[in-house]
Amino acid sequence: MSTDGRLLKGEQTRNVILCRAADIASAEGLEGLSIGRLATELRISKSGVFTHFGSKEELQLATVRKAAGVFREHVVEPALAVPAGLGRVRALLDAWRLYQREPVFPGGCFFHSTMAEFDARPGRVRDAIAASQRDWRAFLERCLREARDGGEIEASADVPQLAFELDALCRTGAAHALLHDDPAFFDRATRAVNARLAAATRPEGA
Amino acid sequence: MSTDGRLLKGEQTRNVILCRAADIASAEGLEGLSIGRLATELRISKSGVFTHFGSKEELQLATVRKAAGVFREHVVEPALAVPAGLGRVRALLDAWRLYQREPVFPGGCFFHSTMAEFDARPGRVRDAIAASQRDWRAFLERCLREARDGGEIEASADVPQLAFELDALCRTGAAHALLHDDPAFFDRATRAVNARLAAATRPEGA
DNA sequence: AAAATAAACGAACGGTCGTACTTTCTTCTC
DNA sequence: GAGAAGAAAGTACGACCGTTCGTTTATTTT
Repeated sequence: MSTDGRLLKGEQTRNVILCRAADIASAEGLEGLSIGRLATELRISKSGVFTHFGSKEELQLATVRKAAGVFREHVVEPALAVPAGLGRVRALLDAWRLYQREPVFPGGCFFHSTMAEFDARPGRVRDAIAASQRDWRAFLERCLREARDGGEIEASADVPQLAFELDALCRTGAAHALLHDDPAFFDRATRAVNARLAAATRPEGA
Repeated sequence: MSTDGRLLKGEQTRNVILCRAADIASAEGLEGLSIGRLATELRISKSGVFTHFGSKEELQLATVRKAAGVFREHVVEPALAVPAGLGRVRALLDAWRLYQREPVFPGGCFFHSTMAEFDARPGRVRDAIAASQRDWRAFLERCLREARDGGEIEASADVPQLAFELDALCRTGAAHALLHDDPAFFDRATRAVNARLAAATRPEGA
């Protein structure tokens, strides 16, 4: 790392590699990711790519971290720019759906793909993905709790349960939209989320 | 095919191969599936495996069909044994959750894994997976419609929307349970499903 | 039992994979 | 601008991939 803000050449290349890696992995999975392919597409030598990581697993882990950064940037930060409360919850879910639709990753949400891929494959990569997933739901729960503490969501609401449900609906909507190439599933998810939030703001919603 | 009901030797082996293939693919994906590995594990020669399918893509397609059969057997048929109506809906969802929990596939639901894998990968395999997915949701919708027509679910209920939501909740519950190795997610899904069904049986649930 | 057919084998192909080296070129520091 | 440090290239390796082919063994039919 240089003393000022600029990035060293190596850091730049590494970053370029990871951007592409995250793109590929979102569509073809972290196993479909290959060092040779990265090298070819980026016009770098295979060893040039390899040296940055030292092993494929390390490349996969770095890719997961990179993708988590992209996710944070596109979804979490926009929500943090909105005051805590129901508005922030809405902003968060809106940003998430935007991120799913827009080609920020060509293969849909990076984490949806890789989570299914490493579901049943113990190891450091799975642990990293699971941790990201926990962070994400923890943040969603935090936003919901803020809204509840501010009185915008019913006091008796089960926040973790609500977070689970909202997550499930949005996630599945995006996945179906991609698989069937039909954006109507995004609308289904939106409608379900709105209904769920509406119910949580009324006494008998839980 | 023999004239009577018995299976030819070749059909038997083919079936054995596909069983194992579906198991592997549920955990490692349809791309992670390899002919050499199948051969080693089943103590058959590589070419012996290959000849049954002629290409890897054909093997993947056959595996998808096999998995669809297993799914039908474990989830759809038990529900069909129950009289149409809300009871059948419940039976269907129960059978589904049982199928997800029990080691019918070692890597969780075959279709959840492969759907995420082929989301963004056009081709015959994706088409086959998408078709299975459509069949599944069509059946779920049929069961819900039966319940609605029988008056057990509110007449104004939006059946496709309800099917989407139930599917999303169960699917995601199983996925999270597997990823985090925490069966509590099954319970979250169950609770959400029950709440959703309860709401759909009361006038203001939609 | 003989003939016909199906199934499985074994070796080999060209490719790609991840990884390990050494060598060359850039970039930064003094 | 010289020297140190780092980044990238180049080459090679063994392993596995899907696929092809010719041969041999089982099974089925006549």
